[in-house]
Amino acid sequence: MVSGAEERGVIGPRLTRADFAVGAEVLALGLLGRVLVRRLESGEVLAGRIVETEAYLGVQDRASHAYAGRRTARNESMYARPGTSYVYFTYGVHHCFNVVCGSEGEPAAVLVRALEPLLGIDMMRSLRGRPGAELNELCSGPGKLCRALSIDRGLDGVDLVRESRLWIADSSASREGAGRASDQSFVRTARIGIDSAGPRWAGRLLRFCVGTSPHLSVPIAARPGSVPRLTSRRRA
DNA sequence: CGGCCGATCAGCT
DNA sequence: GCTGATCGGCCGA
Repeated sequence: MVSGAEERGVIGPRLTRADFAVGAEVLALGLLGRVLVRRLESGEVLAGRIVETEAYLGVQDRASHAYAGRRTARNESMYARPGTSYVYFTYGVHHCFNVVCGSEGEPAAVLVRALEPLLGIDMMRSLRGRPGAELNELCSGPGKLCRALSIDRGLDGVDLVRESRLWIADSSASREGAGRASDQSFVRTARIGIDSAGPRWAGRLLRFCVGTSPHLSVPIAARPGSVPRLTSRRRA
């Protein structure tokens, strides 16, 4: 269990509707440094600082579940108000958490891909089923962070502006100037795992990371293509 | 109704 | 780095 004082030291004011009513690229950058907060049924609070996101732009984005206006029971939340959660199940095992943004009816969203664990770390390890997990590996991926925070389809479609079980807050530490995205070096890369969307969309730099974070799903330096290809350099 | 496959992860080579 | 796990969603017959 986490004390109220401990929570106040980490979790600032909750984001409002207006914070989410922006384009996916703006929100993907804007979420870096904020805190994803989960309150379990027991009352225990889990929280992590968002260090990696991806923007999914809308019906024109081949990599989006809403490409070409696809709208089914699975992705219905993408068409809801900005600030709605979109949680989907994939690979038969994993859940992924997104924040719907833009304007209602336009299915833009931001995938949260990695967190720096802040509160409830032992509970996160327990929920992951890895009591000895290193801090850096605890929430370093979209499926991992959902498992660590006990996020599943039961939290699909909830309103993050009002919901008591799940929301996004400013970092209170950040107000002291220690964690805002604008104070961080951030990095844009291609999105992860969407090669089948074709080179036009797979190549766009729609993944946003706090460049200095050790909690990323894929280290910046290890991204294929993020480093110039030595073999194809001309003009030596 | 059958078959393919994914906005992933962990464990092994 | 490669690959199996595991199953709901989606599309074509």
